[in-house]
Parts: sequence; structure tokens; C-alpha cells
Amino acid sequence: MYSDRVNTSERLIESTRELLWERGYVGTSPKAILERADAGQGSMYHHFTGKPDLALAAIRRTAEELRATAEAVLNGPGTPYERIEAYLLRERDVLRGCPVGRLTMDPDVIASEELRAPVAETIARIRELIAEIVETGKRQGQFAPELDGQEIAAAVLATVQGGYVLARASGSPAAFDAGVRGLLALLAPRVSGRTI
Amino acid sequence: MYSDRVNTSERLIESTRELLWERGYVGTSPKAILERADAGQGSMYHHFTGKPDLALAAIRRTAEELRATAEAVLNGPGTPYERIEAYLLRERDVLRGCPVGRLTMDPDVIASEELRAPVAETIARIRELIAEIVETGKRQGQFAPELDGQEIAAAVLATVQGGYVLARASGSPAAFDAGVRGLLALLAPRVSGRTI
DNA sequence: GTCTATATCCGGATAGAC
DNA sequence: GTCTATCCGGATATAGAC
Repeated sequence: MYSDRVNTSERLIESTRELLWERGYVGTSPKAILERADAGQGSMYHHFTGKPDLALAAIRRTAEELRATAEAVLNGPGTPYERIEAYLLRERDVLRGCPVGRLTMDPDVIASEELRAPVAETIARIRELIAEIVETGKRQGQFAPELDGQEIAAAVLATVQGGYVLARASGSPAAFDAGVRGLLALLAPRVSGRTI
Repeated sequence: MYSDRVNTSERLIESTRELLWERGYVGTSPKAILERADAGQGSMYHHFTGKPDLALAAIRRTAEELRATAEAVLNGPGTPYERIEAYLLRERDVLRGCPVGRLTMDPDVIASEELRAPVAETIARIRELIAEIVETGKRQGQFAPELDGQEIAAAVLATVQGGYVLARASGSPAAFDAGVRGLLALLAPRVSGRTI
């Protein structure tokens, strides 16, 4: 429920974002959106051409927001290892899952070039940034030279996305945390290694 | 479509398994199941009490099958590292995703204790098995003693589950493979390490 | 811009005939 | 065991009044 101090179009988008996160695209009906936004049929079809159009606006905003948050953490202070650690340990509402990643399990999203694009781009950009950080770490001797930035970046992102799956399966965030700790242990600069 | 040489109940379960994999629980309608199984309304409600009951049978079978496959690979020949490697590199239809893991993104599955149970149990058992393998590897000196079996197991499973997400987001299996290679590189017994 | 009315099809299920 | 008929509400959208 959104305050009447924001306009209807805004409330519709925000309600759709919530529902897409909770129930996915196929599980979200226009009716449910309207109820949550406290809007009528007419408003929705005035501002948007239909469910896919509204979902696109919602997905774009969610993807953009996630990208900005992730980049802020990854571009924060510290060594390469510390920045990746900060990303992995960043606060998350684990049992809700990733609002962007969950869309990849939605058949209608994957089937639509337009709906999938923001998802693909967001993940690609974060992965690229992590890969660069790993390469920097290699140059600084913090990471072993045989590691591949793109591959480690994929492993980092996969651990997060898969961590949500394990957590939701078990009904507890503990599995997410365990996976992150496991990866960090593997990634940690060794005392017996090159540096620190 | 299933041959008429298996009975209707069987065709219903198999059709449901396929649809749950492709479209999830909320995205799968009784009507779609009936069409794929080439069965009528009456048959379905004769053999099952309704959609949740049929889905439960399908989920149980899928979970059991996945568990058996995973355990076969993990209990195969080789060193602990090689067995985990075999699990990670095992052939997969990456873009289809994990038939068990994808269910965790389904709100109605997660909301039902009964539907979630086979998912939770399957993942827990595979994780337990991987954890034991890691502990064995530690005793044999193949893995560093500071690693935690449960944590590494969670990281391994998360890499797989998250790999599906990355692959589906990008529309290519490459990201899955990259994540797996990244994790294996981190996990690999070092030449400069304790063993081999 | 928003409302209400209306339309069509689907989801999920029950009833009873065969 | 399977079929057809029927039911009711929801999903998704259009039309036209206000």
C-alpha cells in the first residue's frame, strides 16, 4: 500500500515491483496489483498498455536499483578481497530471494526479449565489475595469478544467487551464509601465499 | 506426450513433472497437464484429489530422481576433489535450470510444508554428502584443514544453482560453466600446497 | 485520469452418466 | 476409470461515462 501522496502511476509500478518479487510474473495478476496500489482498472490501462508494459517498467526500475546498490558496495573502500567480501556479506533479505535473479525462473520473462534484457544487463554489469576487481587483485598479488577474473566473478554471483535457493529450500538464511563463508574461505589470501 | 503403453496416472505425473520444470507450479494449470498427458478431466480427479496432490507426486519423483543421480556421481571413483569435480562437470541441460531448485522460487510451493519438504530434503542430503567428501579430503590432506565441509558443500551447491540463474539471464550456458570453473580453480589442490 | 460495466477465456473443481 | 456437462470466480482486457 502506497501513500496517496505519490501518483497512481508510481503506486502501480511500486506495487508491481513488490508482487514480482514475491510471486514472479506468472504469479502476479493485474487485479492483485490494482488492489495493492489501491487503483482501479481504468488507471492501469490509462498509464500502461497492459501487464507486460507495467511489468517492464517495474523490472527496469528494480534492475537499475540493484545495479546501483551492488556497484556502490563493490566500488567501496578496501582491498579487492575486502570489496568482494563486502559485496558477499552485504545485508540481504535472504528468504525473499533476489528480485532480479528470481525473474530468470519465470518462463514468460525469459520468453520475452524485452523483459529479460534488464535482467541480463544488470547481472552482466555486476559480473564485469567483479571481474575487474579480481584482475586488480591479481596484479596486486592478492589473488593467485592463475585465477580468471570472469570465472571468479561468475562463481561469486552464482554463490549469491544459489545461496538464495538453498536458503528458501531449507526455510532458513543459514545456508546462504554458509555458502558465502565457504566461498570466502576459498578466496581468502593465504598467509602462506604471495601476500598478506 | 506419453505413449498409451503407460497408464493414465503415470502419464499425468510425467506431464506434470515436465510442466513444473518448464513453468513452475503457479505457471502450470490442470488443463495444460491434461492436454500434455492426453487425458480428460475425469481421469485426473479420479487418480488425484487436485492440482496440489498431483504436483506432490510429481515433485517427489523428481526430487528422488535428482537425489539418486547426484549421489551416483558423488559416490563415484576418484579422490574427493575429483568426485566434487565430477559432480560440478556432470552433464546438465543448463538452460532448463534445476527441476528441484526452481521450485524454491515458487511462492505456492514454499508456502506449502508438504510441497517444500521433498525439495528441502533432497538438497540437504546432497549437501551432507558433499560435506562428508570434503571432510575426507581434509583428512587426506587434499583440502586445507581450515575449510569447513558444510560451508564448502553449500558453496558448491550454490554455485550450481546460481549458475543456472546466470545462464538463463544471459541466455547461454557459458556463464554456468564459468562459475563452475571459477569454483574448481579455487578448490583445486595447489601444487605448492600440502599434497599432490 | 479515473470509474463502472461488460466481455471472453482460463483455472480449478464437482456431478453424474457411461 | 474415463467422459461430458456444468459451475464459479479470476485473469486480462475493452468501452464508454464522468
